Amino acid sequence: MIRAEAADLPDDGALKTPDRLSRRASRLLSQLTTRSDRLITEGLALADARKWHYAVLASLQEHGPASQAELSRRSGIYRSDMVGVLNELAERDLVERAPDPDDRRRNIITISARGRIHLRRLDKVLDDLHDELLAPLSPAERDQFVQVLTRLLDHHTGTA
Amino acid sequence: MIRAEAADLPDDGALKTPDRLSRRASRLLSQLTTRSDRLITEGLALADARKWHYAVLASLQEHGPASQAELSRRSGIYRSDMVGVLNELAERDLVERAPDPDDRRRNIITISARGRIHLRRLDKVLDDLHDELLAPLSPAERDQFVQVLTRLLDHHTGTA
DNA sequence: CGAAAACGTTAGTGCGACGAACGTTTATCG
DNA sequence: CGATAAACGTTCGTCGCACTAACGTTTTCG
Repeated sequence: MIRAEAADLPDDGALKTPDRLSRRASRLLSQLTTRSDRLITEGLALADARKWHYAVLASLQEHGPASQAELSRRSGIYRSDMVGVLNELAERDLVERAPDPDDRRRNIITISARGRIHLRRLDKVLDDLHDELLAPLSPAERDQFVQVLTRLLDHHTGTA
Repeated sequence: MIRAEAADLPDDGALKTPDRLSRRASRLLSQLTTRSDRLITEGLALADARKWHYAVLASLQEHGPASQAELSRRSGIYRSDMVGVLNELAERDLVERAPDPDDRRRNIITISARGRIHLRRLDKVLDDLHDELLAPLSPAERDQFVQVLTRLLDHHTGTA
């Protein structure tokens, strides 16, 4: 698809962002993700939480207790970073970290009662934040958007 | 040894990732952007380029020569980072950096003939990379996806 | 004229994704 | 059985990116 590329004519106007640039999905993705991440991070900070906290707590509630390594696989957080996350969660008594009697290499991480409560709160916070994030989209469009993202992500995680 | 890295990453789809987690648009966005960024970065590296190179070159070609500060505004790159980008581009003779005689604070950045050629190459590379990035989507879906991203991004840049 | 602003530049911060390596414990296999 | 490999939790370090602060120079403006 060859378009006529007008070389260098000084158009006028205010802020000129190149069209080719602003149409690139990769660029749109990273720009939007930057905003999204900031939105989420700041929103969660008001609830004394980070994105990772939610990921771990949600995983624990949905699939039950697990070792750190398994949590790492479930949530996509590197196990080197999982240590710190669990420290923070344990400090707040949101999870319990106990050695596995059947396999003394592992710790068994369990969500606590407080953790469950906290998770519910985070879920609400995230609902609101996503409402803001996806504000311009209708409910149907939001679903579709999520589905497209999922398809794309699946495609790139399955393929090495 | 061989699977040393595979041990760190979720490598199959049979893993239990919490549903609530994988439905969050913010999470999908950041995960997908991570993959996308890596794809683009590695692809461009094969052409001895970085994302920012493309942004600057495209801006120069579309809107003509500009000062570093204006390039910064056009492309969203911070002017502190623009310095290094232009150094790299100038090293490769893709742009020319000359002091502005009318305003001795500024440099006037101009794309060179080699820069134009390089830009065409990068455009092709990026086309291919986006083909891979958006592989699961039909042409119509790709357009729609880009449009949705644009709407979302506009919403979050216009609103302070 | 003097203060404020814009410019290019250097240095540095914070964070997230990721890798290397170590000691410990468990699994595997000849 | 014993040796070797693997998995686990942990610590430390790297790299890239978004972003801020500050400084010297030049231009603009009240």
